[in-house]
Amino acid sequence: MATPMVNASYLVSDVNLSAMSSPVKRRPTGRHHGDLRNALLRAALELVAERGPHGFTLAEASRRAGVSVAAPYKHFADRETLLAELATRGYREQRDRFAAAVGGSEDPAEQLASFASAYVRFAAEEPALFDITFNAGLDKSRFAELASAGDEVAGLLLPVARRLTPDADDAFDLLLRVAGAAHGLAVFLRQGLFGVGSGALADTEERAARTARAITRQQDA
Amino acid sequence: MATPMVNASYLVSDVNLSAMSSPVKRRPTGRHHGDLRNALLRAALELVAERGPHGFTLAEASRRAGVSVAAPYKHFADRETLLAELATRGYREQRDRFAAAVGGSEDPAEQLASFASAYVRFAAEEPALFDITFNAGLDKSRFAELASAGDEVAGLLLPVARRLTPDADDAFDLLLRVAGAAHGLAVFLRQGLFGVGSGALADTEERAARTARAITRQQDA
DNA sequence: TGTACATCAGTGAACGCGCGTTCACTGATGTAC
DNA sequence: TGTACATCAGTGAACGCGCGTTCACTGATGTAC
Repeated sequence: MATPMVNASYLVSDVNLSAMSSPVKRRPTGRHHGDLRNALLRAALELVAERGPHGFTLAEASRRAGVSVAAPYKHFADRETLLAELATRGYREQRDRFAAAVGGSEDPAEQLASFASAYVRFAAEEPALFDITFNAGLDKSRFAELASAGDEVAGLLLPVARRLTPDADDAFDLLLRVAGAAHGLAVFLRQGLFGVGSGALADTEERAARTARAITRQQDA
Repeated sequence: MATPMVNASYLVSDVNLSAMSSPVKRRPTGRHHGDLRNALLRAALELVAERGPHGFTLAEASRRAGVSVAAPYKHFADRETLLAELATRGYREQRDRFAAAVGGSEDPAEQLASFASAYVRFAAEEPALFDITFNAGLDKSRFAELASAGDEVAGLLLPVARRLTPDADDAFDLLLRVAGAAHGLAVFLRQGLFGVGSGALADTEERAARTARAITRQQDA
């Protein structure tokens, strides 16, 4: 099995997250390691990609980052907190991708089709973030930032659905049906049921978009 | 969270599985426990329902069955073998449910809609079996019976899809799109996104059936 | 019916393992003077 | 520029825990005679 590439722009800079704690001047580079915090996040992402959220351990992430098992506790309160930070970044990545997808059209039906396609692409290109946001079982009441990052994704998409169905409940239902269909197709793609490689990804994006159109068309009728 | 009921007809009798090893007369009841084998399977199912497939441990299942941690090894080669047996039963339960669903109509489009509905119902009523068949990550090459039980499910549904699209690849693709949509809706339902209770289940069954119809209708066009 | 024996389901203790987390520590670095 | 000091990121050892699995064992039961 090929290890997914982790280019991960959301790991290069964490300006948004640390803006409050270091107001103006950049933190000096760490004493020994340089950037252990991000190295741990990267290692965690790798681990989740290989073994799923439950297969992630602080011990193994520390090993991969080349530090002792106690080192992560200088940067994260505990194991869950590190996972929650990745999940938050996952939702933000979704928000950015879905915003771009929705921005490509004026027609709300096509916007939802693009969203469905982007959903599949996100799951395929960032399997670890996908798994963390959906299967990590994090307690959102413990991580306020995580909860609000998730809400932002819904907040971005609901207005699109409401242009097709003004009633808020109906719009939410429509959105969930489109997202649900995309979700299932994404999971099946990742299990290899649609084949492997970039052709399979493109085909499944198209499947998701077509299904989204079929759902919205049915909504009109 | 309410613990799902485990009425579990597939646990009451394992005639099919043990038919070969005990040809005619019933095995005498076990020495100490009576029916530890099934008690362990039931406890495992409970555990998976509460914690997911990765949260299942032989030690905890033993505790719940009231025996020592070594006892399960008289009935199962190892932890994975017990899980694989549950997964096999999960596929057989799916086969039975989907066969019944498909049997209710002559129209292939309606058969697929009924299948989609039954898929959602299965996920809601047997969450543990659903999780084991999809998320346990069992090695099918190690468990031949598991692999063939899974193949039986596909073998039941593919002919239905072929009545809509004779080409085998197209039919497989159509079936996966319907199943994928149902899968996503089922996952969302279980996460509580469609609300809770039997009303939410009935509504989501209807969502899945409608989406299936929308997909097959699009296929015709 | 009675007895000796074979069977084997379940026991209890033990093993090695990897985990999350804590703790006193150390030593490289930034800074105040 | 030089020096003394405070900071704090990372160390290494240790803890208690629960796990999967193994092992010699025991004692209730079924069966052969």
